[in-house]
Formats: sequence, C-alpha cells, structure tokens
Amino acid sequence: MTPVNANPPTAPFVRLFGRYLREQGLPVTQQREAVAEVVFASDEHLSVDDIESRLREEGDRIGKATIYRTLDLLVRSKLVAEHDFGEGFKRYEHRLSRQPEHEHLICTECGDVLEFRSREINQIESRIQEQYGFRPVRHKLEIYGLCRSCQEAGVELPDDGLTCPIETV
Amino acid sequence: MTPVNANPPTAPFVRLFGRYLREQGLPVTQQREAVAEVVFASDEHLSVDDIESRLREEGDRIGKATIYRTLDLLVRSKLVAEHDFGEGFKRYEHRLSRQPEHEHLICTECGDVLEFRSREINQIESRIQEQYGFRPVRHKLEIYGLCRSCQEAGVELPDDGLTCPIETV
DNA sequence: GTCCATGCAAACCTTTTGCACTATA
DNA sequence: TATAGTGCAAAAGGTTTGCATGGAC
Repeated sequence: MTPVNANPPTAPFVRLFGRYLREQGLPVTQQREAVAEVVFASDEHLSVDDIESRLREEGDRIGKATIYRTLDLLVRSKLVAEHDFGEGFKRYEHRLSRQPEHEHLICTECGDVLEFRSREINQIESRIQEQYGFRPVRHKLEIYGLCRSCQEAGVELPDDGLTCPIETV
Repeated sequence: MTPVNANPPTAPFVRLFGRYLREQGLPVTQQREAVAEVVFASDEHLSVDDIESRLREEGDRIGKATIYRTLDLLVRSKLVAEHDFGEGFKRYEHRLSRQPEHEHLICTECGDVLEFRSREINQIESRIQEQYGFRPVRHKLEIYGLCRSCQEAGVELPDDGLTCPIETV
C-alpha cells in the first residue's frame, strides 16, 4: 500500500514549527498546526486562497485572519518564505527538504514557477559589499519570461513601447 | 545665473512621451505632460504620493486617478520603470539619461536605494535559456541589507528565526 | 486562572473604475 | 464636433485590526 501522500512526511516540519512557537512562548494551536501542515505538504508557491481551500478540502474551516497570522509566524521562524510575483497578492513556500537557496523563473503566460540555483549571486553580493560598503542580508532574483511549453505553444510577446526610444531630440 | 534645476533638461524626454502618445493616437494633455515632467526631473524612485506632492509644489493639482493612468502610459512606453520594493506600494523611475539597465540595493533600515550594474545577470540568463528552455524577457534583482551609513550608525539586525532550523527531528 | 488565539466583521491602503464634465485634435 | 481625458467619489482586492469568545498551558 502506497500512502496517499507520497511526499516526505510533514510531521517533523510541523513539530519544528511547534518548537519555534514554544521557544517564543506562544501556544501551539490546532489551527496553527493545520496551516503549517498544508504549507509543508506542498512544493508549490501557495497563495492564501490556495491554503484556505486546501484546509477546507481536509475539513478544516479556518478564518483568513488566522491564516495570515500563522503565515506571519511561519515566515518569522524562517521555515517559510514569502514571495511577491507581482500578481497583487503574496505566495508562500516552505524552505525545508529542498534546495533552501534558489531563485525563480516565472512564466508570464501561464504563471508557472520554476526554481534554479545561482552561484553567481554570491559573487555579486561579495562585490557589492566591497564596492559599496553595503551589507547584503537577503536578495530577490526573479526572471520573467516564457517557459518552454508556452514557447512551443507558439506564444509571442507584444512590444508596445516607443518605436525608437533612443532618440531624445 | 545657474538655472533652478541643474539636472539635464527634461523637455526632450517629455517630448518623447508626446511622440509616444501621438503614435498611439492619444491626446497630449497638460496633466500628462506635468506628470511626465515630474518623473523625468527626478533621479529617485518616486511613489505616487511623491509625484502628487511635487505636482502640488509646482501649483499643479492633478487627481490621483490621472497620475495612475499617466504612469501606466509611461510604463507602457518603456520610458519609465515600475518597481515594488515590498513597501506596499509601487515606485517609478525614468529610464533615460542614466544606465538604463541596473539592479537595486535597498537598505531595509533607512529605505535608501542604490543602483548597480551586473554583467553576471546576462550569463545567468543565457544559462537559463540553454538549461531550462526558458526564454528570459525581464528580470528583477534586488539585494536587501544595510547601507554603509546605517552600518556606521551601529544598526544591527535581529534574527528571530528558529534557533537551529536544520534539525528536523 | 491567565494569557493568548480565534473568528467575524470592519478598517485599511493602494489601486481601479464609473460617470458627469471638460479638453484635445 | 467627435473622441478621449479628467476629477471626484465609490469600488475593488488583498491584508490588517478590534473585539468578544474560546482554547492553550
């Protein structure tokens, strides 16, 4: 018998979140565990609506306010990362059991998100430190464009900019 | 006599925007020119409120709706770039008479924004193309951290994450 | 028993939209 | 004069907050 969820078990991650809560002197509640469970069970970049509906599917009816408040704790704990891909709302992804450091490729056509690693970023950050005296803490590298399937589907991008933006006279 | 505004003249840029409007069959209005003037006159990353108050300072009383609608046109024309530094609102910067391609360093303490160029980005984009078949169109590279002055002022960053996030048992 | 979380609804904030009026071309 | 823009106020949409109730410890 294969378990329903073939992904790595999420219980250890939820427990880790529980430890964080205890460290902070905060109660470990059913709702907090349920939200964490959903986030840790997915390898996607979930919106708050995604999370809410997945909770419903499992019979949990948790208010949006609680979801937002729990996500805030998850982000603070550093177990979850928050992203804004310019859609007008945020998305959340857990940072465990995968490459913890990665950048994103976002297809502007279908919204699909791919992840990739970039060692060049570290070089850039060191250079920034030396050259500008700026101390990097975190970064955001997102490349927007067309994924392979959308290109194969023949999608083309319109360019409605100025015909010749260089000429300034 | 030094002119009041020692920056490069903005008139040619405003004229360029006028050309774009004409190309699109759209009227060139006083309000559109006034908004463009403010954006082209600044080398900062302006919020809509910044733009509105600078317009007021010059005696122009232009509705927010018009400012938003004009910024939309400026962005479409590619004369202006829109940014979201995670503050809850957008910022705008013109793309003329400076290095047109640059990335941003954002100080999380004082909000100051520095610009830098990165040639590494091009390598990353080519690799992405070859490796994933993803066609890059635009990218966003932002490094958040502490600028030199905030470091010198002794600002330290709290880390309220889990004490040992690696251990998952 | 104390303190904090939850849930609902209202508030918030930026951005968008509807509509009567005005300006451009 | 036809067509599109402007300004105001209302609406929209995601997120946050106030407050009475309920749960964790």
